[in-house]
Amino acid sequence: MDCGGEGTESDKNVSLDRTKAGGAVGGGAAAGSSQSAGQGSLRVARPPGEGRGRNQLLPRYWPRITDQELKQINSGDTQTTITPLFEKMLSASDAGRIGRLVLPKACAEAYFPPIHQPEGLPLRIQDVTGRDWVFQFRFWPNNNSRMYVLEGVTPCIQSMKLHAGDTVTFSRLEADGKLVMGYRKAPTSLSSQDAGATRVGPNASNGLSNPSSAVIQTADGWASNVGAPKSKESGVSIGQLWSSQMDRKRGRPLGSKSKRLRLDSIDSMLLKSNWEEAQELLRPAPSASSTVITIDGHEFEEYSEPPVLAKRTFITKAPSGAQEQWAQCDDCGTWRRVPVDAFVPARWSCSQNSWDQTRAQCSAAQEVSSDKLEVLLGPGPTSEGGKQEYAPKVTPTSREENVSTTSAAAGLDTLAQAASTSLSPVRTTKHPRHRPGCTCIVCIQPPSGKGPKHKASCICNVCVTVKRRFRTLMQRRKKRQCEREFEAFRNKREWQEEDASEIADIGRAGTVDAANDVDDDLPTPPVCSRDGVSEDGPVKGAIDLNIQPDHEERVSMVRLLQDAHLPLSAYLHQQRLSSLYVGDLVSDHVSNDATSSHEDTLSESSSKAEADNELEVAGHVRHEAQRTQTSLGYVEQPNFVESWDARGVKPSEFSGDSVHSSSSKFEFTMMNNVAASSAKKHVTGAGRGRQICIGCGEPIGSAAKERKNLDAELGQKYMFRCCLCLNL
DNA sequence: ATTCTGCATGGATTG
DNA sequence: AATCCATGCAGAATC
Repeated sequence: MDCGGEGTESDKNVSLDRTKAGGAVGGGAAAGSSQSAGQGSLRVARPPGEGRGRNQLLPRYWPRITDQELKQINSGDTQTTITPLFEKMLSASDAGRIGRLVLPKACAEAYFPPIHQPEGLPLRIQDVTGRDWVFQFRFWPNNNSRMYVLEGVTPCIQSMKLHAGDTVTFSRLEADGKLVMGYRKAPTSLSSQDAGATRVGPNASNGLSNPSSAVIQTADGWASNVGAPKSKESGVSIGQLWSSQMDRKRGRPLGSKSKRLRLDSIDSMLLKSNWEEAQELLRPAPSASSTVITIDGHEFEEYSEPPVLAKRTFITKAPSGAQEQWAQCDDCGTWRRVPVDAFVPARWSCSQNSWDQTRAQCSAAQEVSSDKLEVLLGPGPTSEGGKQEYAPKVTPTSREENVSTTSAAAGLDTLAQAASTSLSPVRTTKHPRHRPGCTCIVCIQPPSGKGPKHKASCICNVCVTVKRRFRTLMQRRKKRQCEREFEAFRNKREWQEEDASEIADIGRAGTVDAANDVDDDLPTPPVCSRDGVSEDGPVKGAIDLNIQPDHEERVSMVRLLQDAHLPLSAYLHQQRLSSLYVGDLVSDHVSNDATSSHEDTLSESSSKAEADNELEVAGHVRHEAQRTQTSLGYVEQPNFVESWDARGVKPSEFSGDSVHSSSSKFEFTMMNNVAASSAKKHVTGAGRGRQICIGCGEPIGSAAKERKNLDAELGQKYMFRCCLCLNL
C-alpha cells in the first residue's frame, strides 16, 4: 500500500471512498481510516473531505494527520470533531525570517475565507498548545491568478521551532469552526536539508534520527512527533518505506525547486573547503593565451578562457637546485616526475606522460623508490593506499625552500610566512592569473587572519598597494555615479520637453489651461472625478489621458487629506461605518461601499494653495491611504475572524470583524492619475509607511519596534500600538 | 544598513 | 501550454 499522498491511483480511490465514508475525523471516528484508530495509529493521506474545490487539491497537500496529532490538537476533548484540512511542507522561504507562508492556492481557496482584495483579512489560528495566532491571510496578483500567503507567521514558526522541511498542518474544529495549526517535524537530517534531495536509507537509524521528534512512516502513512512514542508495528521495513517516500519526494519539496538547496553549517564549511581547494587547483586553460594588462602600475594576466582544474601535484627541489614536479597516475598510483611548469590535467595517467616516454606506461617502474619519494614529498602523498591520499607535510627545512603548488595549507602557510617575513616574492599558484613570481596585491599578502597586523600608518607594500587600489576604486565609483546622474538628468530633460510639447499641442486644441506650469520638476497629480475630467488638479478641465473608465473609484486627494485628520470614530460615522467600530460585522462589500460613499462626498472645491501643494498632498495621500487601510481594516483584534466554514458560509456571516479596505485601489487610482506609466511602481509601495496605533489612532514613531513587541505578544502583523497605548 | 513590502520571474508540475 | 509557487528583486520605510 502506498504510504504517501502521491500514491497510486487505486490508493487515491480508496482514500476517496473513505472520505465519503466520513469527512470529519477525531475522537476515534477516523474519517477514511479503516486502520486502527487507537493511539499511535496512523492516518492515511487522503483528500480533504470538504471545502470548495477539494477535488482540485493536489495529493501532496492532503493531510496525513495521526490520531495522536488530532488528540493533541483537540487537547483531549473527545467531544470535538476535528477535520484535517491540508498540510504543507515548509520551504526555505516559508521558514525564513520574512514571515510569509505561501499557501497552496487550492487549499487557501477551499478552506480559508474568500478574499477579494489583496490585503485579505486577519485570520486567527490556534496552535497545538492552544495559543492563538493571528495571521494576515492575503494574496498577491500573479499572472492573472493569485498567490495566497499567510503573513506574520515567523513568531509562530519560531515558537514551534520549525524549519524548512518540517510540515505544518491545518485542521478545523467542527464545534466552533476554529482553525488549528499543527506541525510535524521532519527527521533531523531533513530539517536543514532538502527532503527531496536527501535520502535517508534503511540503515539510517530506520530513518529516525530523533525518535522523539521524528516522523515515522509505516505502511499506513506517517506518524508525527506529537508527544508519545510511535507505533512500530508495521510489517514493512520503515527504512524501506522511508526510502520509498523519499524517492517520490525527490525533486519535490522542499518545494519543487530541487536546484535550490539549503545548506547547513557543515555543508557550508565543506563547500567552502572544497572551493578553496579547488581554487588551488585552478590553472589557465592550456590553450588559452594570456594578455597582460597594467593597472596602477601592476601587470595582470588576462585569459580569454575560463580556468581548468589541474591535478594535485607536488614540487620538490632537486639536489642540483632545480625544481621538479611530481604527479601521481590515477590508474596505478605511481609517481612520475614531470616538468615543473607542465600542466597536469585533473585526470591523468602514465600514458599521458608525454614528457618522459620511458615512463609512459603503468608498467614502467617508478623513478625513485617510495621511501625516497616520501622523504621528498613528505609521508602524506605516498602513504599507504597511495592514490589520492594527500596530506603533505612539508618538513621545517623544506618549508622555506619548497612551495607546494597544491597543498592549500602548506602553500598558504608558506605564502603567509613569506609575506610576513618580507622574503622575496615567492612562487604561487594562488590564482590562475598569477604565476610564480607574481607580485600583485593578491599574491604578496598573506591569507586572511595570517601575517602581521598593519596599522593605519603602515607603509608596507601591501598597505600602500591596498590604499592605492582603494583610491582608484573610489575614483571609478564616483565617475560611474556622475555618469548615471548625468544620464538621469538628460532623460528627465527629454521627458519634460516631451511633456511640454504634448501639453502645448493639447492647449492649442483648446482643452488645456495654458497656464499650466510645465516646468515643474515633477508632474503634479491631477485629481479626477468619475468621468475622467480633472476637477481639482492644476490642469482644470483637461482630459485625463490616464483615466480608466472601468475603474470604480475616483477619490479626491484633498478629501482624503481632510479625512486623515478625522478621528477614527468620526470617519467611520461619516462613511456610514459606525457600526464597524463597535464590533458589528463589516466585510469586503462594506469597504467598497465606503469607497463609494467616499466618492460621493468628493469635494467640489479646491483652493489654489492646495493645488500648489499637490506634491505634498500626494505624499500625504499615500500616508492617508494607509491610515484608511488601518482604520478600516484592522480595528479590533479581539473580533477577528475565528475561522472559515468551508461549507460555503460567506465572510459576512462570521461572528467577528473581518474588515479590510481597498486602500491599494485608492492608491492605484491616485497614482494612476499621476502617471499611468509609473503607477505600477508606485503601487508597489502600497501598504507601507508610518503605521497607525490601533489604540489611539495616532501615527507611530517607531513602528517596527512596537510592531515587534506586538508580534511577540500576539504573533501577527498589521497591528500596531504606540508606546502610550502599550504603557511603555 | 536593515527590514518590510509587493510584486515578478522562472523552474517544476499538471492537464 | 497552462498553472503553480519558491524565491529574487527593487523600492520604500525604518533603525
